[in-house]
Amino acid sequence: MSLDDLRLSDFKTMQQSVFEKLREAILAGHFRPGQRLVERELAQAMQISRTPIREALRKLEEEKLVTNIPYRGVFVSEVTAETAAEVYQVRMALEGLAAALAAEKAAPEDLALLRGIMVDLEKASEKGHLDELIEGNNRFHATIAKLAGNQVLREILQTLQANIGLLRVTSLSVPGRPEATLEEHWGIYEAIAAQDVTRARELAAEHVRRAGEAAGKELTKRGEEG
Amino acid sequence: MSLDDLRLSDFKTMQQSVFEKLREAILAGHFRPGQRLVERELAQAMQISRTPIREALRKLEEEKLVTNIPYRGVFVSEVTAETAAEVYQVRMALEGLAAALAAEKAAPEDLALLRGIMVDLEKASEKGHLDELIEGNNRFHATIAKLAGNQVLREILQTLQANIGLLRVTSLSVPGRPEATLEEHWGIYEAIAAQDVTRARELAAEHVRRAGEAAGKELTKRGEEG
DNA sequence: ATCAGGTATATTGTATACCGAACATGACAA
DNA sequence: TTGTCATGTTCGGTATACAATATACCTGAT
Repeated sequence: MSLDDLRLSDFKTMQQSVFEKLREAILAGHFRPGQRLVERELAQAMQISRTPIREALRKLEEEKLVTNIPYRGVFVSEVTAETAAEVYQVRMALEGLAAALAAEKAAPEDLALLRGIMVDLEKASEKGHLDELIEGNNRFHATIAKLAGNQVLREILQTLQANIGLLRVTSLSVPGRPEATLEEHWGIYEAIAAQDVTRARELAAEHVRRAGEAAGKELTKRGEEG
Repeated sequence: MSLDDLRLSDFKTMQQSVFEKLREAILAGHFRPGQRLVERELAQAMQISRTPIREALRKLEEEKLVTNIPYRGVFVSEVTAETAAEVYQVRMALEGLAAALAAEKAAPEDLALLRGIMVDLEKASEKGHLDELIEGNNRFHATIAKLAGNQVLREILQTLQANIGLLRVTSLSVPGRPEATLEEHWGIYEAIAAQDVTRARELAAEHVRRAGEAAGKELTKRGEEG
């Protein structure tokens, strides 16, 4: 072990806390896409000055969770259907890569972890709890990304996930999609467990493709309604 | 022509200019990895206040071009060999995707553009100009990313390119690598021109894999020397 | 009623001054 | 070598002010 490994480095600055709080709030849907975020209001609400607020907003801007228009303000980003499609296209490649890498390194305890998530997902599916389904779904993918052991890949996937999260549209709302998702997840799990790299990649990519298709359907539907 | 087309919308705020200037300076190697960037010095050098400097630094931080350590300062990021390997792994998947998409949409004028870049590259190769080789190389990949027609993909590739650019190590320094690169590029070009999606993907991925291998070799070599 | 033009107001972008906290450094002692 | 202390530097954050810009409203002319 190298000495560099015990460096502790970071604790929390205001700016970091604000960044995380806002990020969380946006992703939780507490702020809606298109909504304006006024610096003074945020500052007053958090009982701090404008400076750390602005710095946090700049970081969110770089992450594309908000959009800044000079002298007008920052707004929660509005993701278009086109962008969503692009994100799914990229995710196909990257989730495929993640699953392939996970299959390569699959350790027994990792598999147990993944299996545990799947069990939870099945329960949620039986009960029909959409929130739990979404949560479990995210955990499944996040876990694979983690098992892949590639930090760069993991962070990119997180960012992409956050971006489509802005849509507040889930493919799981499409009839039959929760069941199909379960099945596809099991397939990916099996491939990883069998250390079948190629199949893991293919199944993961195909899974994302279908999810994207369903999300697209749901999107256009909401577009017609609302 | 619609009136909307002459909307100017964005002009430059200080913060944006600073962001771009710093980014450019870092990537050009004007600041070295590990070098500290002192807010006051930058502010004085640019004849502005600390405020826009700090905001620009936060954006660079989010892009991982600099690293901030609370109460110590921001430093130009130092990319490790491990991170570089991770980046190449992700790039394999994404350059593959980009080439595949480019192959799908290949229009005659796009092919002419790519071919033009290749011609320049051959000239640079004959003359042995390393700088031009690097420049042309980047242009080749950037063009394919553009032809892919996926903005999300394009931006991610740009960021990844910037990150390994921090290494200031080029695979093209490895003996025989410039020639091999030319050959691989031609292969990718031919596949795109033939609209052979699968082959374009495979060749592009393989090309990145080899470049990464070469870069890794060059990295460890420099590690032993310096 | 419509629209050009002006005006008032709000918000952002930037500058400045200031403070405490954390860190770096070097001297010094044990 | 280790620990302690004093000192200076820089950062993180606050407060305030002001310029630039956007927005909404109002007015009067047509």
